Amino acid sequence: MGITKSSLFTSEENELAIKLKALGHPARIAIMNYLAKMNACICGDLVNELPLAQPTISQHLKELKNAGLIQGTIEGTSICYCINPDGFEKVKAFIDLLTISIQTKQKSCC
Amino acid sequence: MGITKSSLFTSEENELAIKLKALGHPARIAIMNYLAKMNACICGDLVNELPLAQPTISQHLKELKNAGLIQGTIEGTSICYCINPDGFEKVKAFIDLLTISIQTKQKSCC
DNA sequence: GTTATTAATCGTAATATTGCAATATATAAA
DNA sequence: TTTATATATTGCAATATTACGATTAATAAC
Repeated sequence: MGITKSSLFTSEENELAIKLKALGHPARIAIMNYLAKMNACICGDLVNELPLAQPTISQHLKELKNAGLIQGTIEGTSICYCINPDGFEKVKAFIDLLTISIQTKQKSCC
Repeated sequence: MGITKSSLFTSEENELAIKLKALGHPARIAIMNYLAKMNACICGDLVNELPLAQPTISQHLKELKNAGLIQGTIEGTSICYCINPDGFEKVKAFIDLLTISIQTKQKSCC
């Protein structure tokens, strides 16, 4: 199909999946890294930084925004984007949970 | 297209994207959570646990394994799966980098 | 108003993903 | 060797994603 049966999973699992899926593309990883480094940027900065066309980058920004991972504020004709700390919490919590689970084991089980 | 221009990004970004993309599906999040809780499991356990058919779960396990996030060991007729700590490190490092970047800012910039 | 500038949206082609029935494979038990 | 058990693979239909040219929208500068 190509359709994910969201209805069969918890909203917790679905929301987390949307965020992790949003992070699951090299361009969007590059955007997040750039934002982490520069603190904030506008779409045009990323057009200069990444080897993708402006509509493509705008689309990637939209996906990160929909996932709640970044936020944008209008500043004149441009829009200032930065990481949204709140949207990031659950991703961190999930990764930390898995990390703790790994650490509390003597060694890899199988 | 639907084709990600992997060649335009660093191998670091591409590898990380594969891992995060693998985590970006509710069924695979459920699998990882189950593995974190139970330490290890076989495909049949997940077939009982999740509302998906056996071939579908087998496919999700394959994707997690290809991403290096889990490993499987043959045990008789079944295969014992568990989280692969090594494959997890770079994901954690990326999330930690973003977290640190968030924390070192007074507040959200825009 | 006209003209730049910046970013979003639309439309579309190429490709990827998801899910499952059917089947294959591989080991264990009888 | 036959049968049962467990998982992987194949094939395919439905849907989603990616990328970009063309266009639109919205503000700023003149």
